[in-house]
Amino acid sequence: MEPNCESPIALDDNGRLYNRRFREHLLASADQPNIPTAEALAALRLASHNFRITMDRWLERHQLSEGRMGVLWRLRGTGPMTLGDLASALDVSPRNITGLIDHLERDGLVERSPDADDRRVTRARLTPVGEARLAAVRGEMVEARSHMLAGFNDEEIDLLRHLCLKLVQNMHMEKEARS
Amino acid sequence: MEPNCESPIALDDNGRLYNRRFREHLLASADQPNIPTAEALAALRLASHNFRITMDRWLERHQLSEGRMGVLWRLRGTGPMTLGDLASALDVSPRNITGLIDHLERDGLVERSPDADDRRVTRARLTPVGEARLAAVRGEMVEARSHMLAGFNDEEIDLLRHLCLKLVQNMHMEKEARS
DNA sequence: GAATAATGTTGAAGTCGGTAATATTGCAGT
DNA sequence: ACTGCAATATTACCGACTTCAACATTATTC
Repeated sequence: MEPNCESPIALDDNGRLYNRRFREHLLASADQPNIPTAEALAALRLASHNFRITMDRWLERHQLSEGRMGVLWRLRGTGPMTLGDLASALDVSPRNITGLIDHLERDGLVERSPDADDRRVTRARLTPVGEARLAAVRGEMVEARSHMLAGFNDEEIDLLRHLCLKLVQNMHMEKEARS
Repeated sequence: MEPNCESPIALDDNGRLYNRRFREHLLASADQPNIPTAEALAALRLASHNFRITMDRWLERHQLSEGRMGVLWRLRGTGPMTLGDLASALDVSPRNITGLIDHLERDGLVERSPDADDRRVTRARLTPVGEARLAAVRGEMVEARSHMLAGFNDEEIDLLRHLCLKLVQNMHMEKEARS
């Protein structure tokens, strides 16, 4: 629960941040040519982990979670959807969509309604309460975003987006190659 | 379970990747000056989510999980530790450390041993089996890393590390400010 | 010596992820 | 029309992680 105080992050000769202890650890080890990739992915792991923690803590103050927020965002962007489409859009199993919609419906943020054409499917749509909750969250998010990207210049913000999306593309390719 | 095919990632005028649908959505909305930060954090969110999925799928093929892997890494880097120190280093509650060490000890990867000086504390250390498991994982990790960073040049790899660590610093500051 | 704090463990509960089985419904072939 | 198959959503069950509250044991402090 205590802050992670043992991460010696410092600037290297190129004006870029690095983890001093991790780099020393790698230099003392075997495969030298892979050091930059090891450092980059360790940093990505750390950032991803911390990002998830802060997002979760931030969302739970609105009685939300990452999965439920994903559902709300998707419903807001796309409009009412069938549960199956939601599952494939969010890349989770149908079982989990049932649970997430159960929870959201219990909280009054989402409504289920049967489909007129195909009586197997059930559609989910935002309720006015859900839209209001989403609007409140989006209002606070502007401030949270600026805090998280404090000290980033325009170039760095664009590069962060670019590199993240490049990673996403690679991970998609790997997933398809493995299937 | 299906691949997330509705993410229209393309190159913009600056040769950087962006999500076309998301940008159009933002352009049609209100606060124009915050578009770059919104895009960057949406990309980070996506990358973080996919990274976690990929890591989990990869680790479970070694009968590991993110939390257990964190314990093993930490024990390997720092040597035998008390459970309390492990909890604060990994930023989880003592209850979770008990569970993680229970699981790892059941699998024979970690051993508990009482502390000689303070009989309240118990230390955890890697067993030879645990070190072997870790070595096997590290061997495969070299290949997985190169796949995930395929197409990244040296500059991009360094920038990815830099930006991730900068994000980590910001999130640490925000956490301390909130406490 | 007694009160207090620290350390680790336990149990209960909740969230989120997966698989497998099932009922219902649509669809295609005969 | 009937049969067989696929799709959809739900249920039940399990596993991992998290928190909270309570507890026993041990140090520390007054």
